[in-house]
Amino acid sequence: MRRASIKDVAKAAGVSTSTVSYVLNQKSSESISAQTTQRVWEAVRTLNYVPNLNARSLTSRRTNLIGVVIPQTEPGKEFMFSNPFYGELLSAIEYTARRNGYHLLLSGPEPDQSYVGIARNRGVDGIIIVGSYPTKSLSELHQLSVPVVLVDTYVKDPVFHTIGIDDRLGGLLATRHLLEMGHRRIAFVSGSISEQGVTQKRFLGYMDALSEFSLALDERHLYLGSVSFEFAQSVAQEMERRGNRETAAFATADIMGMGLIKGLRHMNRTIPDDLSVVSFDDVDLARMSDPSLTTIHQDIAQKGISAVEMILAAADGHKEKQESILPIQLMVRDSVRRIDPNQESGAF
Amino acid sequence: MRRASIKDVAKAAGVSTSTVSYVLNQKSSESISAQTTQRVWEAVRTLNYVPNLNARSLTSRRTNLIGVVIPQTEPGKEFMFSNPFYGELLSAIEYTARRNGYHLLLSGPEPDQSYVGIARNRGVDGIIIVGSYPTKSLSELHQLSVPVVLVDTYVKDPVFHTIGIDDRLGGLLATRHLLEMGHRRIAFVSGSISEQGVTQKRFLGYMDALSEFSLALDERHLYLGSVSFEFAQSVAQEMERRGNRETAAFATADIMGMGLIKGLRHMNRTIPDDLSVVSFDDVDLARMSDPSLTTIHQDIAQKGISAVEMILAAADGHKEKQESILPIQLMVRDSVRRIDPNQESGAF
DNA sequence: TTGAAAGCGCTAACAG
DNA sequence: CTGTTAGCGCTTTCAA
Repeated sequence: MRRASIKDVAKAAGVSTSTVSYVLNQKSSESISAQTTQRVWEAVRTLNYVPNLNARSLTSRRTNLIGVVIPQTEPGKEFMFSNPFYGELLSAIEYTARRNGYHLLLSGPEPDQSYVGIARNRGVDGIIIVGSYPTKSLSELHQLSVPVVLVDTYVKDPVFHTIGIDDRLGGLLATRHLLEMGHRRIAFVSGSISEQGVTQKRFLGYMDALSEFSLALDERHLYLGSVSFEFAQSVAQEMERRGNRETAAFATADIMGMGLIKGLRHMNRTIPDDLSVVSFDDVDLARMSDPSLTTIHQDIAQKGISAVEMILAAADGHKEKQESILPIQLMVRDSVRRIDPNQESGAF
Repeated sequence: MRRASIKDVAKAAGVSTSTVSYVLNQKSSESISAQTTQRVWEAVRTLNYVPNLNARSLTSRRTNLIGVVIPQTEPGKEFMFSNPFYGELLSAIEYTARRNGYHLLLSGPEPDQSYVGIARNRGVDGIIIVGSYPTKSLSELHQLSVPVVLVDTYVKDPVFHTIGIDDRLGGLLATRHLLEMGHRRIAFVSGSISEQGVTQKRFLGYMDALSEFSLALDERHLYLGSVSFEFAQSVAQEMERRGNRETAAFATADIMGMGLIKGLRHMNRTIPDDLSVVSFDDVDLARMSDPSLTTIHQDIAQKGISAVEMILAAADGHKEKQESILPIQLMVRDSVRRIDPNQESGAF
């Protein structure tokens, strides 16, 4: 038995399809008699009718679909996210979208980094892009005449809406905290520093803090790789190999902080006694970790909520570029200890 | 400037729309001259044409859309998943779907637990449902004539495809390991035991293991709440309160194992010295945890891959019910220690 | 207050 | 080998 269509409803109610359409969409411009309305709803009920949104979008030119692009955490990895940050963010996006009558079309980036095809194929009403991508693939998005919200990237663009945090400030807060706690040799552990990504800003913040304490950047303290637990774990050995005797580390993601701690533990180091660690994000994990992580807290859920709201606003005709910088704060937990700045000892 | 439609392409190429359609869909039944084909592709390129999948689905009756329903981890929680298990699973689903030309329509369950509306609205080609839901809302899915894959649930149904693991065996392996390591008073820490959920099976496995060692179930060792880090953390105190002097615990999810460990640490207990812990899932976190978790490994990515493959097979006309039970194994890591079964001491 | 009719972008007989 | 035509399910002028 085929799905009931609007025609079936019209027939059952003894009216025309347009009348059914009016009733369904509560068009105030057309006024339908209470009686007719009644009969239509009855038919809808008995036929168990559900409108076909694809057909609707053909005429109405809106799909009530929001495209979401989540990055692969690591270039080589097949799957999108091992970083729970994305799960938390996605949850918030999904929930907010659904509450507003939108559905989510989820996608990882195509191998060629182009999402434009999918978006055009499906005629999404808006796109939320998480993370940073090659400028080229972003510029393709201009072809689409749909609102685009960029989450956590620093591309300069006159039309894309953006939402993020002050990553540089975050880097500053994190590093300053370590400095205030007496640390002077501070490792910077992160994924690679890309032009428009958040890492670069966090790195600038790291340097800002050093400046505040009249310290020069020492490149030997930089440990750059990928944003993954595994890489961070390996950094522990690298720290020993280099012999820089760091007493603290700023890891630019909680999972990296955790990886680092795990790596150190394997070498029989204790946290925070042998090395203090500050990380970034404050995913649920940060609290779960042991010791719980001192980290830069950002409101991940709010990021998702705002992203959706920006799409909605734009869809409602709000044409100006929207920008939002969410607040962050240092969460002091258990992974940092105070030391005497003059002491010469370090874990390595 | 409006998006180019098939008509524009036809005009530009000097052919009819059907010819364009044939070329686009590589219909082997219709043979188009090389020359025409050439001209069509040229027009497609210059006009930057992308077919409208919504319109296509109107006639072709397939949307190349797979609906995915991910549960809210906790009833009260607004957002879907704090358990990274879902992130890992979703990643695999998304990747596999995309490789096969399908896109994902993501949704949490509606407040009324009904997903049927969305699925019908959008005309998805298949649905993947993760976790267990009220039988009632599942039975509504029968109305849809699309393949449904149920992941991790034990509802008996003649048409829904299922994929899962032998949770009972998992419970057995976990608990047996603890018994073999000399433990006798073993806490069972889990979310509530629901009829068709995985927890119940894991619980049965727990009892199976006790039987193997001729031990009776002692209900005082049961700690039931929600599948969350927080609840598990609180169990630590509850264990002390009850004073059962357990020497080990079987937690039915890694995040619970981690929560429990964290809770115990807060009470200055050491893992595994004061309490041995075995958990379940082997999410990335399990390795990241410290001590790393001895846990029941399941291939989360494969679960997602298989789920999508089942949909594809069904869409290709494979009508029989498909069932898949993926292998599991005990991963021995660092959260369990061997004790003398006769010793009377315990953490509490 | 309602209906007829055209059309959204695409596919698929069928005819030539 | 290619075009005509009808129609998928819905919305929306326009006319009655």
